[in-house]
Amino acid sequence: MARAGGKRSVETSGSPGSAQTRAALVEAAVATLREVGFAGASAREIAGRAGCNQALIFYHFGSVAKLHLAALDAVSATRNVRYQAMVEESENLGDLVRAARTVFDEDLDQGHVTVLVEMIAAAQFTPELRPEVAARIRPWRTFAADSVRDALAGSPAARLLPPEELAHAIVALYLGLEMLANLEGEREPALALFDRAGKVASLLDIFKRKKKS
Amino acid sequence: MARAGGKRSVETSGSPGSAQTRAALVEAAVATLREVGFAGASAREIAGRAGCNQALIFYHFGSVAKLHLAALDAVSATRNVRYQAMVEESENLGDLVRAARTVFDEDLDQGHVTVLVEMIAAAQFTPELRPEVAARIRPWRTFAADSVRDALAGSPAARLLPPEELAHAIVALYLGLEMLANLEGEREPALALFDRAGKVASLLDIFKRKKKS
DNA sequence: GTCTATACTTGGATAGAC
DNA sequence: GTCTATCCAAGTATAGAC
Repeated sequence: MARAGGKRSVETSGSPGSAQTRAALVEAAVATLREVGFAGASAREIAGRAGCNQALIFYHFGSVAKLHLAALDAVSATRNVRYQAMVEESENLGDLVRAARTVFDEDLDQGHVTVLVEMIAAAQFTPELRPEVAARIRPWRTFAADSVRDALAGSPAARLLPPEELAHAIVALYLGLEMLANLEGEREPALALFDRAGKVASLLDIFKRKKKS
Repeated sequence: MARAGGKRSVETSGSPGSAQTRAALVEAAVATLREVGFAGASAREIAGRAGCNQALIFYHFGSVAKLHLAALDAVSATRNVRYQAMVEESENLGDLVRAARTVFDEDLDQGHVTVLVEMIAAAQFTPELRPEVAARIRPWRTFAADSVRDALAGSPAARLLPPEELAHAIVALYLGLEMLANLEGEREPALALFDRAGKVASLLDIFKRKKKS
């Protein structure tokens, strides 16, 4: 899958260890963004973690910024499968919120969202980064909207809160909660919020069930 | 007020143009953080905007980071009076949400929240900055909690959503909406959300009125 | 208090050997 | 494809003249 064309900036035909070092660099870039943030994710720092030379970043990706974007793609991909699974295994809104709590906890542990937040904050003032990052964040909004639409189908709440609007709020809230949790070093307020939302969601589920029967 | 002691790092007694340049530097730091972000807010860049020399930053503040914090203090102060006024002039929840929409719009125009977001994102990985920024963000949570408690007093919603928890969500949401709005260059989704919240708030106000009569 | 000059460090990026 | 060596730009911070 990573071999299918169109993404590589230099090589065209597959080469020996090329794919390996590319992968190592991307993984190292993710780890670096997560652990020392965007400001600390320099070419030298990333290459050091990848165990290879700094110059290779420019050979393989053309610039550090492009490697940063590749890192963003990588976490987006893994998050995507996780979120997708989360939605599929949830039967009602209450399930979904409880699953989301678990995923949020995981994301915090593994620093996935930190990478997003760092990239978004940095993209704000990096002209060539902004549209790229925006394009990589947008799918989350549509994904959230689809999930919400699905989970809210037949619920009275759907009229009060259109899925698209609610989805936007959810994505923003998720990012904001992550920022605050990392800043304060405590995630309890955020988790309590998920618990609270879970209770409200369960209430909505009951209304929905009553309506159906 | 800015003359009251304890804040200056070098001077102890007041000096000629000192206070002026200090103020100019703080204002320039705010503008720089707003316009080119944390990464671009270097000593040279800020000094250039303040129309004075780079070395003065170290003389007056000791380090660039401390000037950044002073900038954060400055926007916090102005935002505080604005938010306070907003809460005081609102009679019910619906009023409050509508006022918040206006303030959000202003904040976006003038980039106040951008400064917060940049500092929060940067503080994540700057050990000496993190506790300082955290201490400056915390008041917003308590302020929001107080306002929500006040506005929700006597409303049936207060039992479903405790003020402290709701306040945390509001602060996180505010930051997240700001990030997304700046990233995408469009604030409509966020404003639509405020409008939606306004309608729900008005409903709650009606319930509350009914209960009272 | 403010400026000039400068020491020191780090980072992006390229050239060229292997 | 990978490494060494290097250039150049930009940043923090300090010393010392005014």
